[in-house]
Amino acid sequence: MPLFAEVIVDVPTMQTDQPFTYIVPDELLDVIEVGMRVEVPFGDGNRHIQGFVTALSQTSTYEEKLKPIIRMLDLSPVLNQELLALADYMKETTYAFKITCLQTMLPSVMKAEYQKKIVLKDPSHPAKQQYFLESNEIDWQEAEEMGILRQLKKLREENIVELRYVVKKKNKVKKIRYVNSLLTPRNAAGIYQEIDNRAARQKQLVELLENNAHQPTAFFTKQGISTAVLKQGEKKGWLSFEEVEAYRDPHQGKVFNKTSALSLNNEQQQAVDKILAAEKKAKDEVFLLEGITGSGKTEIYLQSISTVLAAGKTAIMLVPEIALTPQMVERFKSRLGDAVAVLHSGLSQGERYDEWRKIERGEAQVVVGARSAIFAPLENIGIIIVDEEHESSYKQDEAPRYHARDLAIWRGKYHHCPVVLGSATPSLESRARAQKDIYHLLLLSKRADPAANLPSIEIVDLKKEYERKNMSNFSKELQTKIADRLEKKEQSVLMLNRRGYSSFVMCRDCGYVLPCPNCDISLTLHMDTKTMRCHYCGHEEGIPKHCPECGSNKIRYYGTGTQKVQEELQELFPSARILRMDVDTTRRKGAHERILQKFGAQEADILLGTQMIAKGLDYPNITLVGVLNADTALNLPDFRSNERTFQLLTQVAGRAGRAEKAGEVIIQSFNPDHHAIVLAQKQDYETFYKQEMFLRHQSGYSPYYFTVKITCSHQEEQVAAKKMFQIAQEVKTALSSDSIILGPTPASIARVKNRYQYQMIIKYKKEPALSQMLKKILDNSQKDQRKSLYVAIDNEPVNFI
DNA sequence: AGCACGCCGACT
DNA sequence: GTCGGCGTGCTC
Repeated sequence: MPLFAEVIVDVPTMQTDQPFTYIVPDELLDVIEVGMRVEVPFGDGNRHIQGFVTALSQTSTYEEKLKPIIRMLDLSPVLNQELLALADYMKETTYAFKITCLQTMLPSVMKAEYQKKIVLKDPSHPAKQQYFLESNEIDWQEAEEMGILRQLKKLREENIVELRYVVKKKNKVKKIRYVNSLLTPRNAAGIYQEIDNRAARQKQLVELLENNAHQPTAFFTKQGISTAVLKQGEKKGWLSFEEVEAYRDPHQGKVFNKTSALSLNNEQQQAVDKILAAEKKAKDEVFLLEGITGSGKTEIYLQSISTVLAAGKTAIMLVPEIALTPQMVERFKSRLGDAVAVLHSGLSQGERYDEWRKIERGEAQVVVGARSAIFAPLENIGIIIVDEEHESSYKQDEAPRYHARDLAIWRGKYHHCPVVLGSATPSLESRARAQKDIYHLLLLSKRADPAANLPSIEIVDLKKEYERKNMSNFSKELQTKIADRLEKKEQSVLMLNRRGYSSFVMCRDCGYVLPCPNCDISLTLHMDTKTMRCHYCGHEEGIPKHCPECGSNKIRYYGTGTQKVQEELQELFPSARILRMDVDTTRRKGAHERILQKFGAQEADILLGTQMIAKGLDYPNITLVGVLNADTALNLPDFRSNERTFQLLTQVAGRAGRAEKAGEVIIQSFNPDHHAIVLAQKQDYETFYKQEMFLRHQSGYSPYYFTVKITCSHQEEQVAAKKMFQIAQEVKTALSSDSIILGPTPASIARVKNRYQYQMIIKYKKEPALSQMLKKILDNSQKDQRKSLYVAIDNEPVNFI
């Protein structure tokens, strides 16, 4: 009986975004499984591509056209039924191609690479001498470089050569050779006698084999036994070789001191009890754990996970990428031991694949990682935690535009397990759901360490500072406090808020600002590489010495970079030891870790950095936190500006006074009366929530309205705009009167990578037909892709700018 | 995506 | 006449 396989092919286009049916060849009949990757022929010629088997069936509607699968690319499924179903959900909610969803769930090394080759059909043909030499095939790229493509194309028309496409597998498993001893103490003695007296190494080998049953070959070579001697041993039947998979463990050799659970206060205990009660009853409840900084959320996570593990289940813990610090990893590894696998962007592709394999084989029960860790192939999940749930990095800003928090809730439902969303400053969306009892609210109002007090926070009005002719980045108050900390040998953390801010080069005579030639944005100065760089397309050029516009040499660096601030700070406090942490100083692998370690070891007095210092810093000697510019982000044209500012300030203020020493925070701002700043000063999330909700209600934004962003882009502004208006027209007529359309407008950066961007936003409360309509819009834009006119849909965008 | 097919204008 | 440009349709 023939068997058919439904395959999603690796061709990310609208037309091919559907399963294709293939015949399962006889040799694969009893081994092929749903969720495996396969190599299949597709289209004319010898084109082979990768695909995912999504279903197997005994019947097919049109047998005459079917081709067989060429080979399996996996020995066991790489995606289980749950993850395949999750891919369906992702496709529905993000409007991405199915193949893109599937590939996103796996480590990048499992994505196929294709090799194009030219093969000589008849080796006796004179073309062999001319182009092929030894072998009967050459790489397409090689042929291109040699400039013989034209000739080969002719030969192809004469049917002398053909094209072949092959799928390259990248997911190589790293293996280590082991030596297994086949000797028993009894026969070892006999063998020892038989060895030729001249063969000292062989005698040594037998001795070693007696006491070492299973060792890597390196163990023997280190002691002077060459691989030749080992081969002899194998021949004589003393030992056998074994290839064992080696994980590239980035934490290898590190010793984690086992720690035990801390005692919980009342609030913490209640939270743990409620979460575990849901787990025990296998209820897919979502908890919003709202706790001020330092209230011990992590301890709640750890204890909940421990209990879940003890019950034989597994756990996922998501953290924002920047919070995935070595300190955080250490805390989890030292408590939960080898059960923890860590997935973060610092891993190489190979390391990431190894961690994934470890999880897949059931060798890790806890997965800690950033956004994509939500796809961890765990079975029997007992709890999913999303820490800092308000962080916008949980939303992927390229296709598939998924939000890890939504997928966490989906997986929680699937496994009938609790999902915990934790934050000191929850997103308004989540907090509003807790208000409506969709989520269960758990409040932590006290710091976990009873000796620690909330820091006192002071706002400094920079306008007044300017009136006093203090044009520096440091107000008098802040300067005094820093001096005081230096005196007392305590540490200070200073944050320069870089959001909505950049350092650029401007001519002081004519005001000319160096623009990017490809994007409508000014170039940013990078002192580390001494270049001007575009953040959007990566364009790079030298720092100009003269203004290209007027020729003046008064073209200078403007804006405030951390480097400039560091210089100013050093001038103010010549003896202070300052560490700087920003994109420039943390570019290299492990740099982030080194800076924090230095600061933790009291090797510096002041840590100066960008937003990245706001998270995870937990040192007892920090008693002063200064925010140099609190409000640069407030002016951004994004309805979440207030929320982001409030979150950042609350977060960074929490870095001070984590232990018994009292902490102080200075916030410098031009808008000292803005509610985001005043309420951050009071550390009053609940009031901020209420006020901000009122504003959202007034202006008709999330969580009162759902939003969808549609973007059109093309090299010519006219084309992008025309298409956008055409779509807007179509949408307008179909929407109900309660829905609101913003735009179309040029995107705030109207041109990126030489492509003009137009966008529109749909705000709606109830629009059952919208999803269908959006799919139709995408469908209709199929032919536009040919003209490289792209239409993109972002469901619930997190960035409006 | 990558290929074939077909239509049209610009050339040996 | 035919070579090669691009718009269109199709891939199990």
